[in-house]
Amino acid sequence: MAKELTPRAENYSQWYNDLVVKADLAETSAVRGCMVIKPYGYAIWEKMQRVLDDMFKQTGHQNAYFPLFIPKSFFSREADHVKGFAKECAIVTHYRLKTNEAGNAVEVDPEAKLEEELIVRPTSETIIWNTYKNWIQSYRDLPILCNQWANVVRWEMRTRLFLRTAEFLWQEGHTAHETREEAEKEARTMLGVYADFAENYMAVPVIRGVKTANERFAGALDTYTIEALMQDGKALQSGTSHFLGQNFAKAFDVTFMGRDGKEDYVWATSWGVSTRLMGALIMAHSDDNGLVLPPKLAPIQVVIVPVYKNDEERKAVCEKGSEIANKLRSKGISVKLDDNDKKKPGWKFAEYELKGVPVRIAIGPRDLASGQAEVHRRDTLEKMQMSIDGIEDKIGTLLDEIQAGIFKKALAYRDSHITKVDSYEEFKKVLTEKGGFISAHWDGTTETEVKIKEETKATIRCIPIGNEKEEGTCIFSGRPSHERVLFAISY
RNA sequence: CGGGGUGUAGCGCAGUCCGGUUAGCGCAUCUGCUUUGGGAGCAGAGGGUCCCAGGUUCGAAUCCUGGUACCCCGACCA
Repeated sequence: MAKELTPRAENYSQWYNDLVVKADLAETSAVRGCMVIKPYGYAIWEKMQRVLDDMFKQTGHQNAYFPLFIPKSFFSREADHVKGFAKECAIVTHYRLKTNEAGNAVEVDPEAKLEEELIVRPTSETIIWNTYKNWIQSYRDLPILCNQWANVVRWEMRTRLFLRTAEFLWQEGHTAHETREEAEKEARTMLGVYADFAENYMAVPVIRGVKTANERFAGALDTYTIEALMQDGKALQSGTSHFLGQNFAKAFDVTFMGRDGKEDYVWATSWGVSTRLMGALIMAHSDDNGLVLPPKLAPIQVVIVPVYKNDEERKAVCEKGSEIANKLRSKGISVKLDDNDKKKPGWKFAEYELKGVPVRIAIGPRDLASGQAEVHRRDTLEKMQMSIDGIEDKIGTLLDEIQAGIFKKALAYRDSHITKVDSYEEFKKVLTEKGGFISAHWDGTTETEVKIKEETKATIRCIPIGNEKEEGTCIFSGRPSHERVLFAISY
């Protein structure tokens, strides 16, 4: 595996790719731009799903499912929405194949052309709002708070495992509200849920903010975002929550009879996180030895590696290992006892480090004699002796410490990579030499934003929520500005 | 769609410039013995339409023409 995980290393993307493949998370598939998520990677995604789903339920949401195909005509109802997605859609035009005349291949049956093409959903606003129209008549039908777990397709030019694939898994929440205030509150609440999840489960610190008009979701009035920083100094948009105003209600004619007896359009939000979070998880914490997983999301939290010289020792050590495993399981810790005789301990040590297992317990004849075990933590690579008696409580505490530790480490890195600059020269210098977020004054125009992007590839990641007001001048145009915004090169 | 690169054993590669016996190396696999507290050692074995098609040649992995697949860097984007 490629060594040297140095921030902003030239080969960082290669390194990332190798890591994803070697840690057995995913691989590219035969289908252009698509990804196979392997069992180990999927186990992590499942854990994420379970936690998020629970959070959604606790905030009053229900799961539902809407069709994969969207009639082309639905898609074009909201003008900005079409513009945003038109360039990356997969389109179904036929519904049947036939064998060719030679009988050695199949071809599309020209007779089976669809009257109206179907778009493979790149996101489901349109089909959902078409459905909501039938669900909503009066204020008594509101709010509707639905989420769906689904796959979507966006025909990207260049793809990258987890970070950008042609098809990806995600959840998308779509809510309908009586008032503007309620919808705006919903959008912010869900941003809070995402931030909570990123920080407290993934151990990835994020900045909550609002997107500029230029970076907004196609069809939204406001897009809220959580932005994370990867170890190579690039930002990753990790989750978004959109206040859609009445745009989709108007496009799909979704009105309701209000408390005041007047008819009005429904207010909407949508919000989503995807398998891209896997990319964030991998890039935020990994080191030269491989993955580092936060205990709360690790499929295996503790691995027990027996060490022995002969069958007799093997039996005794494995028995002890199994006893420890059961103690840990009684505390709700997920444990794997690796008694595979075909691999040597050293091999296993390296293997589980590569896979990011937070805690490893090595147990051999020495430990049986002393009543101790060697405990190794993945995040700091420290080894310690721990008495087997009561080990389940100490490991439980250790897992909490690791969870907190990797967050703290990522936070320290992130905080040391937010740089305030006051000139365009300084801006460019920090961007190329240090990376990370750059806090700078901006005149608020799309024109300036686009020019900066063209010249430096940096984009405005967000205007942080609760941003301090500060008078200054735009680093690019010199015009007055009332607050700083965060720029970065992003994935 | 532009610019670059690579297709040789299950995987990773050398060999290609400058054509020449039987195409080689590492990892993995199999067998045996010794090993087992940081990716074991020794000995032996198996495994190849050298991406495809055509051409040049006494002779092609190597040269020429065309095709094809994948990777990287851009444009597009969660």
